[in-house]
Amino acid sequence: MRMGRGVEWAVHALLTMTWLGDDEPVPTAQLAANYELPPAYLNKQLQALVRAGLLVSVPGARGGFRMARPAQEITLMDVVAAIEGPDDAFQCTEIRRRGMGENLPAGTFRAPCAVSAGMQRAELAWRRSLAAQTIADVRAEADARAPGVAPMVRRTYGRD
Amino acid sequence: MRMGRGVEWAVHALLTMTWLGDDEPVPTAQLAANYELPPAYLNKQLQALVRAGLLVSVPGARGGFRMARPAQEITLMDVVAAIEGPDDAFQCTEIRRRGMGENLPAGTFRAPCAVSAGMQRAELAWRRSLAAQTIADVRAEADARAPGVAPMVRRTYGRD
DNA sequence: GCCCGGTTACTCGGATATATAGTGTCCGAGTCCGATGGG
DNA sequence: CCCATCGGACTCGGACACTATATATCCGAGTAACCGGGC
Repeated sequence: MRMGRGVEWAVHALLTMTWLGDDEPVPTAQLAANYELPPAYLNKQLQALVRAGLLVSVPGARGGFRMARPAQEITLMDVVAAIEGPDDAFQCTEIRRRGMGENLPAGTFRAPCAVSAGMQRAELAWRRSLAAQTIADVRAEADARAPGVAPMVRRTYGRD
Repeated sequence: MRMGRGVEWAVHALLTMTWLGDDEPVPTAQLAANYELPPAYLNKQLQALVRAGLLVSVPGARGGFRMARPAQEITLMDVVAAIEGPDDAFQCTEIRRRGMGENLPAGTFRAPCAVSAGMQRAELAWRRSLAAQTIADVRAEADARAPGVAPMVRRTYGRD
């Protein structure tokens, strides 16, 4: 039950774009260099964000990635779903109906498995919490905790 | 972000023990046969439950596994933690402080990373939901959805 | 000075290897049950 | 008939392969910027 690192990278990439403020595209190479990450692999993760409609890719020289919509309209749930895929973590294989033969009347297991239901309730709580937090919220919290990052980022990326 | 199947197997195994009612140990082979699961691998998962203190193993002939405490004192959180381990799904690698040099004043990143905080909030909601559901709850829900399973299980396991 | 075409360098994008964790299997150590022989 | 002893079979337990996923890399296609020449 370990989440891929791509999620962390993706959120930080989105945060950086928010700090930059403008709509000029950011190349993967620059993000990877500043965060000390493997460039090609980071590129792969950002491609996933493009497929999910969170980023727009700009090809050619001075190209890169740009946010597809404002930060307050992108939730952590969107990012996780884009990177990790839409499947639930817990997957019910209906093992409950195996083994005990045909002795129970037909339709006994029509209702969903109680185990699966319990797990899905927990995952729903997780998803709700993720969906309630936007990138803008995360940025606000980060700014409150570590002030003065935004101008530094703009300088690091040569925007001023 | 896929959860191992061992969790599903473990919960169903605990459910079966609850249905059996008595404290006689259940051998892995019987559980595996009835659920059509690989016996040795199921045994491995049950061993994890023993290490976590949820089950007690009884060696020797007529041995097997027995619940270490009543079903209402075992939560889904306990089972997940026993199988999947105690680590958080999202692991912060503190990539925020890399790359932007030593230009920021020391102590800027003393507070925890905002990205990590957001993810942890979501995971906490997940854990709370899992901890709020006991095996007894799951059994009650399963009984309500598919009545008449308990006696059938007792018969299948030769307890009557 | 302005416009146009060719060249160049830079970017994304997907196909291809490697590392790691999950899945599955095997064999040995220990324990209890039952049969067996004696009292 | 009752009890001690021996043998056997069954169980868990951890060490050993195999497979799927995540991680990392490489190279090609495409595009925009830049430079040079012509008008």
